[in-house]
Amino acid sequence: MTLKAIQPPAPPATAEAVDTRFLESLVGYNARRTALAVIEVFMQEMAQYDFRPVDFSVASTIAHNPGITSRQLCAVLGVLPPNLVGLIKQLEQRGLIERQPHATDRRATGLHATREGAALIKRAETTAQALELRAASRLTAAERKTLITLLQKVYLAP
Amino acid sequence: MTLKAIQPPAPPATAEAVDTRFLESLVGYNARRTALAVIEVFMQEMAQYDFRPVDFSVASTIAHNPGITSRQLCAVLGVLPPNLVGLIKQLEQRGLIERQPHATDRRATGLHATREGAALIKRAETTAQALELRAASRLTAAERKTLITLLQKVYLAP
DNA sequence: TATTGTTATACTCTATAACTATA
DNA sequence: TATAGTTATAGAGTATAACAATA
Repeated sequence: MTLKAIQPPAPPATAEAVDTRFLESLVGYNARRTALAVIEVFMQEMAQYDFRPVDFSVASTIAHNPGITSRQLCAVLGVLPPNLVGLIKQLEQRGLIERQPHATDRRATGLHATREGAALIKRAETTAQALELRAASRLTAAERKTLITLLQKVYLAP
Repeated sequence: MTLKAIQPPAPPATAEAVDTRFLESLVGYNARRTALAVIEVFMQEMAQYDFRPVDFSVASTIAHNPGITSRQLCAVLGVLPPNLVGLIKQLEQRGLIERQPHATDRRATGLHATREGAALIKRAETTAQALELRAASRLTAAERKTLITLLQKVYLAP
């Protein structure tokens, strides 16, 4: 069977007039576009701390949860264990975090922010919050709150 | 200078009680988590059509914009030209789209869905819409509309 | 000179298998 | 037997450089 195109004399889509209404009706498409847009700004700002998004989320979570294990970090951040090893190693080499023997489980290691790490993470978090307001500058504070609530309704477990 | 951890006798964070409140206050973090959650379901459902998310968005956009060029697709979907080549090639080999000489620019190629392609894409779109309602099942119709509006406010250019 | 489509290639991110030491 | 952490490696996704044909 030959596969003929439907519209031989098709209306040429000009660069400005591409119809993307269908994709824009999907939550997933819009969430992805938003994430990419926000994360792009985030990456630029976090570069001053030598943090990529994943480094920041790991470091921040350690700072807020002293003694957390690698396994817990993996579970909560959705990172696979082999991919976390290098991240932890780098943060440790930079002197931002420290490993300490786990209290009850000698297989595990408790992760802690150093004094210097905690200070840097605190500054990065302040930058992230300022940046957040800029990235979502087209939203009112109430809209921003609504947006986050709705997003969490979608991805948080039933 | 030695870098000492802040809390030697730190409260051990248990798996269930990891504090992620800071990350959850950021739009980017929540948008990313949502996108990943929705796209995971999307991938599973689209596998029956042999579509990954990017294949679906390319095919659907071609179907809705007969005669669109590769360059236009790249611009609107955020795909780099070298990475689009293989996608187009596969869709063409599957008989879902067809290349036709561009009306006015002999460098360019107009992309068109074939009759078979249009039918498959139509079915995939119907599946996507059904899936959409399931993925965002914790949202009312009004909330879903609000969510999409707010997301677009964030990522659409000023 | 600039743009479309293309090839080749590098880099990053993510995923899988398997090992060790402890539980 | 199962789990925490690790190594090595494979695969997918994304990025840059450079080219021929055409504008």
